[in-house]
Amino acid sequence: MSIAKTYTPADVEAKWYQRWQEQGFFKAKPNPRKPAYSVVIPPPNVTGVLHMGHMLNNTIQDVLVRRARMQGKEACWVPGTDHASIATEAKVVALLKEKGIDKKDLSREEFLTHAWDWKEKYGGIILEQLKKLGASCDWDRTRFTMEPELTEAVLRVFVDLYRKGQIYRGIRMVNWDPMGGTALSDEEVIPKDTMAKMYHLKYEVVGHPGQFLTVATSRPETIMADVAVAVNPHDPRYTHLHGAKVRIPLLGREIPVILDEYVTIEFGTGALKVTPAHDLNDYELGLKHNLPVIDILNNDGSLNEKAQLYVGQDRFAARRNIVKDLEDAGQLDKVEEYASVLQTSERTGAVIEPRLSLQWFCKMDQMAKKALEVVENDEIKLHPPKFKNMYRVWMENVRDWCISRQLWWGQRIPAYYLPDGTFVVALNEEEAVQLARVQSGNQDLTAADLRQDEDVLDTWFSSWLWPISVFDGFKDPDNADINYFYPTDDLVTAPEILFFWVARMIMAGLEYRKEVPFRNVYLTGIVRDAQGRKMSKSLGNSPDPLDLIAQYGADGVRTGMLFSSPAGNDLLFDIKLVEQGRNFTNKLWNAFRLTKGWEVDAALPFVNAKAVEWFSAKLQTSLAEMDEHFEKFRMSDSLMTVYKLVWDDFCSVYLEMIKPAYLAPIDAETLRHTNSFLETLLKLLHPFMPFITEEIWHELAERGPKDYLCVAPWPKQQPVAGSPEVIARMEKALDIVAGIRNIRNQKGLGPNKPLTLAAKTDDVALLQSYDAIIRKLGALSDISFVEAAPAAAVGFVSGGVEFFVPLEGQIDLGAEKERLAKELEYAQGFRDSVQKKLGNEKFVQNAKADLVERERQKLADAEAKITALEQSLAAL
RNA sequence: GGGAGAUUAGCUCAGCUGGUUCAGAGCAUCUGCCUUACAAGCAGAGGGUCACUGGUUCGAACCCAGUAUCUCCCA
Repeated sequence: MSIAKTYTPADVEAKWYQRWQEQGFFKAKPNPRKPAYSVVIPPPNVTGVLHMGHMLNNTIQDVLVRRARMQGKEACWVPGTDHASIATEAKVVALLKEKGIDKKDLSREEFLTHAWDWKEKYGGIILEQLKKLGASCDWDRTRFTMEPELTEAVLRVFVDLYRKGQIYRGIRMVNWDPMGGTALSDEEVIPKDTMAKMYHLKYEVVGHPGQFLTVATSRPETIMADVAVAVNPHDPRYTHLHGAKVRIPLLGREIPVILDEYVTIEFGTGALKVTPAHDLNDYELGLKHNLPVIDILNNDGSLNEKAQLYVGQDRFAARRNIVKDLEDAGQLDKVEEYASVLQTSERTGAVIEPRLSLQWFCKMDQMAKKALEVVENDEIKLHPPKFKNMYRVWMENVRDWCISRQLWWGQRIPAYYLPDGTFVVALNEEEAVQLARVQSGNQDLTAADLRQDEDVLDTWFSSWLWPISVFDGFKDPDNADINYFYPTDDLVTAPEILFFWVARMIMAGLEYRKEVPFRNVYLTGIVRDAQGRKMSKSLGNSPDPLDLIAQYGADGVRTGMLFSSPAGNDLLFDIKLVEQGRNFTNKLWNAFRLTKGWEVDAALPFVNAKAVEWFSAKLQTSLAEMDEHFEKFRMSDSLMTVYKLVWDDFCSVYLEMIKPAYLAPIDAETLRHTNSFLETLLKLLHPFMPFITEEIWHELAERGPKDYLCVAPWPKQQPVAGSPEVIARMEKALDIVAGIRNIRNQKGLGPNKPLTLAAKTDDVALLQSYDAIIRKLGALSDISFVEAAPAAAVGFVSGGVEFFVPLEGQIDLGAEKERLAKELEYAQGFRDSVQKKLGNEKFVQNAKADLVERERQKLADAEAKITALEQSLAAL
């Protein structure tokens, strides 16, 4: 035998991946004879490298896609990358900085040239890495959210929504990232719990020198932008100040004291400074009370000349300075610590500045309503369903979507400003000129007179179109691909982008295809380390997926990831899981090694009918179970089912039952069945571990040029009448075997020391039909039937029958008695509880008839067992 | 502050409309084995007042109420 003792994935994986690609198995095209199955990848950042989250996410997608392909569907998995405007731009800026180039010194065009260079050079590495994992994407369909076609789709949608009145320009309070120099959507803001300082500042009451109103604030540097101080009208401490004015410390500007129930009496001093330009709540308060807005901040977070003081200083420097100056002026009453939530930028980590600015917005209310409906009525199913609640709450409270970003890397907003300050929205410059001429009435306007908006669109404004745009559904709305593959079937993604992305894809789908973009959304958890910490570069607790694959094999890593990841639950990643996966591949490899080594002797009779009959039944049961788990998107349960089928039922039981003695041949019939079983198992395993299964598939038999496991048909359920009985009977036989093995263990007998078994039973038939199996697995030389317990024997009870293993000179009478007594006590307790249940009239009346019947049967069994035990005990 | 979900073996989780042998799996643990497919293995074993307190019911891990703890979402 020349087959290696351990499975070595490295040799095998590259080979099969290449062959699959050569054969074009991953390619999909509309095929009216087959049902379509499609999945679009959540496009990873073009700058990204594979991390554990991708591993989980893409393994799940590949399992779904491979199974669908085997089920005979036209399986299409569209790969691609996202231009990720902020993340990529930040990366490019940092890179240029390393080279000593400052973004400020570059023109937009120059910067974009650098960015594209960088993208061409390093972008899309992640897709190559996915191939190592075995991802069966249709690589010919690889898309990029900023490629010309997809950009065109984005512009078309922008123009269309603008013309429908769904997009508008407006001044709004936005989340400003001073480091990135851009506005962020609410979803890009990460709240962080921190300890902050609350400063109590004394505002002098106008006309009452020496009388102060103390205001608590965490942002003293914004007092120059104050336009009022608000108190609660019911606050008795301040009734004397109703209608009064106070003076801003240091600055001396007078501002009114206003009354509003919004102010919490208990919080701080009960007096709130109102700074509409720099706080969302203050802004709304300002609108309500018709207050002016004074914006004292620059884009980079420094103070502007409107502040009058500290001009040019960064907000945090200004804070330090003003605190000192206030203290010197005697207007700082006290400083206290309090726990607050700091809003930070997801991309740059900078502290967010609530800021008023002119931005583009997309109206959400109508689209959100429709998008909620299709999830409420299960047209789109979320897995697990608990996310439905979250989704509803979000969709009912959604605010308009700020879609402009002050960046260069991205799709530039197609708005063109005329010299008179008005603007037109158009697909391209040419169209813009025409529109501008009409709008201005000036036929001489040229492109040179127009100035395009400097901002780009939010990345999600391109990825929300992904399920449509990857099939060119905007350019050519009636093309064969989109008609066939849209709506897609399943979307696998992380819950944290349920709103950013999933909800918006649903909106776009309904708006532009009048149809949902997918049927099922499978939400994966977050991959954490064994201690439950999020994996991060700074903690250094994230293994490199490619190292893992190199060390344990892609199949091992894939199964390892799936062993403990129910939908929506976080995955506590432990290297032990991957080891378990690797061990499983090795187990399968060795099962194959064993069967491959057998020689056939055609003259031998078929002696393993019982084993074959049992494993066939077992296979059917497990297949049904797997299919059911798959329907419910319970991938790990499905894997566990086949894991146990292979390891426990096939290897530990079936192969042991049929295994010929060393170097002895096997009969042809048994081998035929065994190979057929193995083939079926390979099919069931293939979606989870594609490489090793394909390898064994080809080792097992000569295969035709197109005969690959990758495209082999998924087994069909073929229930056989009587299977449950077959399985139940074998379980009884195996329980007897376990009893014998237990005695071997207890008595320290080797696994092969021949023993005999005596059974005290009337039902000789069952035992006789499994005689050969029990003998073999129990390593028995004989099975006999007795009326009473043999003199020197250890006993055990299985299925209500007493068995004895005669063991001369090794019997501890006391221990045996104790064991029997214990068993008896247990049986009596059980009988009593059943009797009690049956003695309850109401139970007998109310419970279903078959249930009562079962209870009666239990009682009878228990009584028989008690009698047997009592006799044995007496005999000792 | 508002809302949602959770709490079952050492760990990660199953447990469908309350009722098959006083609760299941995988991993981990313990004991014994290098038994010519596999020590990345084999055989066997132990381990749980189903968070707590009440209630409904003939019967509750499951339904209801309250309490505690945790997680997430929103403010």
